[in-house]
Amino acid sequence: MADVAQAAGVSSATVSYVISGKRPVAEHTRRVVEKAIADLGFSVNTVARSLRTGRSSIVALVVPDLSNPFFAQLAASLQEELRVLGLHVMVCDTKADREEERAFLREAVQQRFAGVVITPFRLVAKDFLVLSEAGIPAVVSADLPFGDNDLVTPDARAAIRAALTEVTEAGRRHIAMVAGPRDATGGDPRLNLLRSLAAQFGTALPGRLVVRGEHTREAGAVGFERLMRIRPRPDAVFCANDVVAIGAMDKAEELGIDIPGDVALIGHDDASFASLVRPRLTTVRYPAADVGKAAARLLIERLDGRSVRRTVHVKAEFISRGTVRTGP
Amino acid sequence: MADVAQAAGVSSATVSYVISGKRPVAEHTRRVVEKAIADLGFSVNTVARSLRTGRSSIVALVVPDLSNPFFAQLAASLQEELRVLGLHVMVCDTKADREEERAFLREAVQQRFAGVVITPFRLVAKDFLVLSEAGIPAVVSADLPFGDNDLVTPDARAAIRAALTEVTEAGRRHIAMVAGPRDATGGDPRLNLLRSLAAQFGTALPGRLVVRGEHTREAGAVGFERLMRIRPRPDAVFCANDVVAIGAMDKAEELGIDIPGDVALIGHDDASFASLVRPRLTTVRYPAADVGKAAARLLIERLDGRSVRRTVHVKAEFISRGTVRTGP
DNA sequence: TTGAAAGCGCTAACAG
DNA sequence: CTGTTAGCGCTTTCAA
Repeated sequence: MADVAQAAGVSSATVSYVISGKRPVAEHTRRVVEKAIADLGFSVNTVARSLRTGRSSIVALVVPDLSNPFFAQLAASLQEELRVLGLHVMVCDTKADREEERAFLREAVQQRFAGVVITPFRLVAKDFLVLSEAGIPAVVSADLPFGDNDLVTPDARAAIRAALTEVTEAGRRHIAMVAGPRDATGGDPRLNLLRSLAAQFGTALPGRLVVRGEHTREAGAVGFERLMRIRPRPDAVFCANDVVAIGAMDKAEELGIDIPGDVALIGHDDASFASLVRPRLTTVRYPAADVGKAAARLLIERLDGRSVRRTVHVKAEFISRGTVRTGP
Repeated sequence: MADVAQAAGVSSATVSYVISGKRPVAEHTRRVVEKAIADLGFSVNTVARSLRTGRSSIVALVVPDLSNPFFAQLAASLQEELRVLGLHVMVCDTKADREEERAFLREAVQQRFAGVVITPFRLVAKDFLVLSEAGIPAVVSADLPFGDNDLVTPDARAAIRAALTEVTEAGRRHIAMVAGPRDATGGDPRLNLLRSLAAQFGTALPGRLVVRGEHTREAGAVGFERLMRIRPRPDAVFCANDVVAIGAMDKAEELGIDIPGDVALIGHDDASFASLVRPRLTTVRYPAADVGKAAARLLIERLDGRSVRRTVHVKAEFISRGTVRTGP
């Protein structure tokens, strides 16, 4: 920058101002400086800028599983939304490990990130203290509020109700669930929601019909198998997400169990492959792109100085395909 | 850091040295400093460190499509490999747009990134000048060498040969390809490789049997449809990657074309969903996790001072499933 | 409309 | 084994 200033015969302050536009610069001066910048191929050192301003232009996105297309799409969407403001996204895959989650939060403060967008998986509220102490805004994407952070959360009641309606109309009575791990953040709110809604349909969802595991294909297979040993055998299985549901389908095929003939299966998220498997997976769609957009908006507002907590609800939608009743 | 120094009654240099371990510190002093660090909840400001050392701890991973599970997995793998060295990965999705690709390279120099790992899609060699001028090491993941960068590249000859063998044995004679766009970096080397290998099988792959488009599901459908209008109709179709192959399968179903009965279909990469579709997609597997590992190794060596160009070949593997002949 | 200069927090000579 | 100190490249206040 000093080089540019010298070449243009101005002070480095002026160069800084033509770049940032934070103070008017005479037309002529500006042109001279811009020419010098081009001639020298100068580009600002953003780390010096960050040191000076105390804030970088990087936002961390912390997710439990980047190989889940839902999160990949969330990442793509968030990146696209923030890009126009000159903000960058650093994607952090924690593999659902609490220590990794905490490590990334620490990292965010060390790097003086502009903000973090996180889908907590095993974190607890006090793990967020490092962030708030450092004054780094966080927006949480989760089913339940989390500390006093901004929140993007699904509005899934209607969708789950629609799912239960279809399941019930298909004559299913023994509903079960392959839920997330017991120590997951919030204790798997999807289970609680399903349970309370099922009650309205006159169906209980007792603990013995809930099986728990990671959000992986393998865990889905294992969980489904355990469910299939219960008598009377469940005839409808809700899954924590689509990855888990795919695992359940693997196992059903292996066991010679017909879906949806013998057992109805309902996923969650509508990850890209949900419509690829056969039969196509009936699922509760939670639009990753919209979640990314909402998170970006919340974060930007926060960066602009808003100080009150906000929540954005993103509507989930029941997508009826072929795993509850024979369909498309 | 000055605070910690004061609290511990030492100089800030000493604090720096206990953190970095770059110079021995007396056992007692170290303990006192560590206590002060813990008490004050201090954590180093890595942006100041980066400014001072001239290099950040962030590596950019630039890919054309993060929603392609192949790249998502590459990202996860790279992140995992670099993490132990305290390096971080910033994922950049360019959506196959050259301007975006260039923008991210510029960004990498502004942010003084430690390095970049990139799968170029429309970039040309001279776009890399910004990086080399800034002295930022790049490792390229591509089918062909690219400038004088380190390279991770598939060794796919044997796999493609195996594919051609199976296709030929299945009695197919009219091979076609849905290739990438004409302006793609390297002009789609996968096409050239297939073409030269097909010749060894006595099969030509004339231009009229090659259709081009983006690496998307939609383009795969469109390309496949165009291919199906050619007479004599192709009876085996190779696709630029699995996403494209899925699009082809969509269209085949729509058109009532049986796969593999009427047309054999071969994908590329073995993205996670290749084994999910029915029939399961026969494909040329290119292991994303290994690519990530190789790229990490190359980058680390480069950071350690190696100055000669290196290439790592990652073996591709033919995975026979159900889209060439009836199979699993 | 522009310039001078302080200082962000750290690292790494250099000196003791 | 430890301390002093210059300076990385930028932004921004204060002064002109």
